[in-house]
Amino acid sequence: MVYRRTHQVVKRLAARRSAILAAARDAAAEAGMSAVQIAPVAVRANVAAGTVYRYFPSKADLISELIADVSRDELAAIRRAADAAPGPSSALAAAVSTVAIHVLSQRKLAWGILAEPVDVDVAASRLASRREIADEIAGRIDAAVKAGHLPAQDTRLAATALLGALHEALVGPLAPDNLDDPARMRDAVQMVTLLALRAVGVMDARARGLVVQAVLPAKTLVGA
Amino acid sequence: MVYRRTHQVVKRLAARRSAILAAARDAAAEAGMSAVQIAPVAVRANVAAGTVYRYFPSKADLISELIADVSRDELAAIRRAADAAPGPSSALAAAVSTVAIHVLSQRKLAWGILAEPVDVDVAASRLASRREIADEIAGRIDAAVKAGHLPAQDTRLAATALLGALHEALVGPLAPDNLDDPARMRDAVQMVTLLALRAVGVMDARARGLVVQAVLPAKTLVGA
DNA sequence: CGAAGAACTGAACAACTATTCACGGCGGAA
DNA sequence: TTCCGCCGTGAATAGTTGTTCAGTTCTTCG
Repeated sequence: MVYRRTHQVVKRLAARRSAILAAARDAAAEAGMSAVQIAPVAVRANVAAGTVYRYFPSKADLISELIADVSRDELAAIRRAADAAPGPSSALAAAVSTVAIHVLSQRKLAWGILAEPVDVDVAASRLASRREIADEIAGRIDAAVKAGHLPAQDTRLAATALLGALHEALVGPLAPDNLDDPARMRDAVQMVTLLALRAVGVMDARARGLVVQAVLPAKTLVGA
Repeated sequence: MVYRRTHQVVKRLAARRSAILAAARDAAAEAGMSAVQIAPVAVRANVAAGTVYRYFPSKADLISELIADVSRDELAAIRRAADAAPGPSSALAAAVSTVAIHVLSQRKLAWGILAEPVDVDVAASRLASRREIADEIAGRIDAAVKAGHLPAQDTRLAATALLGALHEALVGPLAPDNLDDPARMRDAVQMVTLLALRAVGVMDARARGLVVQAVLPAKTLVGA
């Protein structure tokens, strides 16, 4: 054989793949998932439409990978924030407000990843990512219950409900529209976190303390 | 002029219009909003595709009207349930569990109306309907706050969050999958309602009483 | 430098659906 | 009964996008 993949070529291929994914992510962040179309993404990535198919078997695969990527980042941030907390209740508070903050800093993207209509083929990927995050939250609720801070409950259901509340209140179509202002954003995060903590049974006085504790350190994650 | 719309004709036209809307509703209830396509809906309604356009200027208009219809029914049910309650807190509980029950009895339809991807042109209609329901819930929260049963809070945000929690926990992709069983369904409604009431600050002991009170009468609304 | 093969291109293709419209037929008035 | 015009039809049209592929360019190595 007269041709062999040189290290340099491998690197270029990987870079191109990343560029395509990044282009897809940018498109989604700017105009939602429906803007992630092969031709526009290809243009953004400085590539021909056909080239996209050398890296991803289909559009569904591209989007699935995009969702998985974003969710992986999200999950990592949640874990980092929660693990840094002093106890199970603050860990839960930290997890919740981390989600709130992330979702608010990238509203369009979050909407696309979470809720925007997509092809049936990506539903599975989206579902899996979502379940991972829900399970993480459920685990944190569970820990708080076991520690005696919360009443016994169906933690999976509770976690799902919490995420639904966060998403709807912060990025759904009914969300207030001036959440780009940092002050309002902080208020919204606090209110929603408080709501979420109360929902699972955190007592009010304790909740206030937890919310403040959780939001401040989590803020540093915005840029992550 | 040699032609004039007789009363009989007017009635037939109205019936046909309803038939088309009903066909659309059935399609949505069976297979989601994406199944609401002109040709299949026309077949269901025993009408030709072109005829649909004699009654609705475009598919977006058809879907908008469908959403408005369903939401109107929903809003009426919520009001009925809440107005029948003895006080503001039970009214809120009744409203919340009514939404939960309705949504559960027509999961596919609810998903389509609430969250499934739709054309941009219907987003406005969906948003308006949704806002009406959110405002109704917000009003009920407000009443409970004014009565001193709940702490002061941003009621719009709280209402939005509550609806998000309900929807996600009951009809979203992460919802448990055996909610067709009446017993499990009742359990789910109770748990979600409890979660929602706690979120806005109802104290636990009182919440349990409210939940039981609210769910029982609301059940009779399922068939409405 | 030249051959071999991989990567890339972008125009053409295909599938899906909303929408149109020329025509057939029915309903109402005289 | 007869004529006019609205109602209904459904095949054809049109727009949108994912996907393919024959041809071109680039990379590697003898």
